[in-house]
Amino acid sequence: MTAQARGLHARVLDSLGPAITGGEYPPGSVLRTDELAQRFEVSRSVMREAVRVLESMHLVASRRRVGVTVLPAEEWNVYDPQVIRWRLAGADRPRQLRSLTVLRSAVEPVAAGLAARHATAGQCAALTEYALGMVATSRGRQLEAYLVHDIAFHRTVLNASGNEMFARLGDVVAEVLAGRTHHDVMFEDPDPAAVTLHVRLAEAVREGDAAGAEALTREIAEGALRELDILAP
Amino acid sequence: MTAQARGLHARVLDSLGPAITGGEYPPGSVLRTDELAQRFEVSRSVMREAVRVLESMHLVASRRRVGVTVLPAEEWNVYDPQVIRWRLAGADRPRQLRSLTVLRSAVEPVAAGLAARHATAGQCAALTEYALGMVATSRGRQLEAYLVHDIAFHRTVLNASGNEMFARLGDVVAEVLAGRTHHDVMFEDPDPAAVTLHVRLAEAVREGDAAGAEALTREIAEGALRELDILAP
DNA sequence: ACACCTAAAAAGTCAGACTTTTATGTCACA
DNA sequence: TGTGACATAAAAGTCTGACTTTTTAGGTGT
Repeated sequence: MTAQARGLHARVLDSLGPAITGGEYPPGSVLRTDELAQRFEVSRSVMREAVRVLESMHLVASRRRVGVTVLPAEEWNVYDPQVIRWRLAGADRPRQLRSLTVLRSAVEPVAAGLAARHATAGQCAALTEYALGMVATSRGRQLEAYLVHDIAFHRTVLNASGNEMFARLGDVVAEVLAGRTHHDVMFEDPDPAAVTLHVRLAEAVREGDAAGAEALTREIAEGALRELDILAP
Repeated sequence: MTAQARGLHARVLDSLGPAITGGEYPPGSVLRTDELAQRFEVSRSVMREAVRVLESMHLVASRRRVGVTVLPAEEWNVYDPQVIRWRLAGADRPRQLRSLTVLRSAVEPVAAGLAARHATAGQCAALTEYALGMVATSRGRQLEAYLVHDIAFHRTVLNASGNEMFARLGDVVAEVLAGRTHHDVMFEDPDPAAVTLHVRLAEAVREGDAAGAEALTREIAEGALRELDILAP
């Protein structure tokens, strides 16, 4: 799954990135490039490239005569897919999953409304197909197969919105859905009501019913929030 | 304004980044590190660091024996503040401003609803202050002063939501508001209706009226969309 | 107590040599 | 004519060492 040989600097990042986002180095901690290079057994050049990447993510700031300072979490580029992955892999995964789900609940309804206006015939067909796939795999503990269709469905809606900012959240949504299936409470089959909502959403988009699509997505989102006890009952 | 001496690699990025996001190198274009280093008159080490950063933004991909390939726009990390700034400075600024405004219209209402539940007393006071500041500067062509309050207002709402993903959109909103004032049609004083909505929003948040805050923000967002002719009248 | 000056620490820069991967072209053989 | 193995070279990747620049901390002198 994870490519092994995509460069030394990337391997350093795989180790150092999660350590920082995981709070192993509290904000204000000072690292020195040379020391890090020794620790990871790479040359200074490689370590410098890794630090540059961390710097571009606003995880650290590098200053002369001081060193590489870890920045507080409020500074981090939390929309960077890499940072999201690191954080989801770390200890505060639950909190991260919550904030991302709230983001979804804001974005996806509007995206669905736009999709109803802009979706191509091909996208509509794809949506119907994925929705039917969800129906077919919604019973009998086929969670993995269900997840594939669920991800494809939501990704298609975001792409069909025609807004690139929405489209680029496809990966985030995929991570959230996968996280929910794999790590959180999901011992049982998906909620049949949610499955029905997806089928109806596919219909609404196909028929160009923007208001309906938005409302249905809002219902789906509320279900997701309720699962995480974010929404009051 | 723009720091001049924050490293050679940063200066290279200031030049190369906008060139790429501006479409000067179409997707698939191949650059060579050595050639770039010569062109910008820096050492290979410095150029390599710059390329690493571009790579982490998914603007380019570096492959052995091939070179540094410019990736298609769908791959770009469009949530990276740096990338956003580069694109807003470039030719497709209008398109960018539209997609960001649509994003705002999705996120801010939900953020405002959360802010009504979670805002601290200090944040409520700040909101009221900024809203009054907007009122005071809404007439007589004081656009710059108005903008400052407008930005502070929206940033405070996003922060008060208590969701870090929302909070981190403060910079984006600031860019959009500034862009609207500075480059787009804004010869006249702000819409009085919009100003009133902000005052009422501050009240709603203070009173913990989540539904009201959300609805008011939706109205504000609709105004912004209409300004860009995104919303049907 | 304050201003100024010096020294050192760490990042930043550069140049050159070497290694590794891999696209491509070539040549023999079927 | 096609195909597969092999050689070649191009470009990124890595390492090392020397040097420069900035900036902090500490000392010195009035």
